[in-house]
Amino acid sequence: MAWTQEREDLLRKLWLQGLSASQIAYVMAGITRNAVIGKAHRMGLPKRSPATSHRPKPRVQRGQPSLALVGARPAPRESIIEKQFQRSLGLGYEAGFEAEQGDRVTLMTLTSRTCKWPIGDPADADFHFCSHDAENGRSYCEFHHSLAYQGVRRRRQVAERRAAPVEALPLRAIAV
DNA sequence: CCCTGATTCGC
DNA sequence: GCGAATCAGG
Repeated sequence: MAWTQEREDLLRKLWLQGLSASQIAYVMAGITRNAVIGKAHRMGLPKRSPATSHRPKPRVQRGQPSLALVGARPAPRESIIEKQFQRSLGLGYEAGFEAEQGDRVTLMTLTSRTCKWPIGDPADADFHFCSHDAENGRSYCEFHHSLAYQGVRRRRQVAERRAAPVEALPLRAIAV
């Protein structure tokens, strides 16, 4: 994928915002972490090697979806809770779990109707289960993003959670 | 092992 | 210029 002016600008912006290379690679879809790092260096973006290990993980306020990246409004709280509740009962779970890479929302494809939950600490995104409704094109969820971002280990955790009895689900699953 | 960024070097 | 492979480190 070619480095267009737009993508260079986005890379610069995200890099300066402090997103990690892998997070940037994920958001920008179609490039690897190495590509991000290599390009960042060639662009002369500030190094972060000494500070990297000390930089705190970007935190997301629980129940405050978002918006640092795009300046949009949060999804309606009620609908999120309802989705989570449905999931806690095992309803509609499969659709979210089976989300594929091709469904990924990126900064380039965000619209006023897509969920804006950002990439962040997985612990915070953990129970953000607003679901994808392909039929009316509404609401996506970082749940998909974090699944792909965290990889196999995370998939395993989710699978285990799915197998857990309803009464064993953590309270915060429906408390946001 | 998980992750991070830095560097090298064949393409 | 690009980025996979590799390195060094928390």
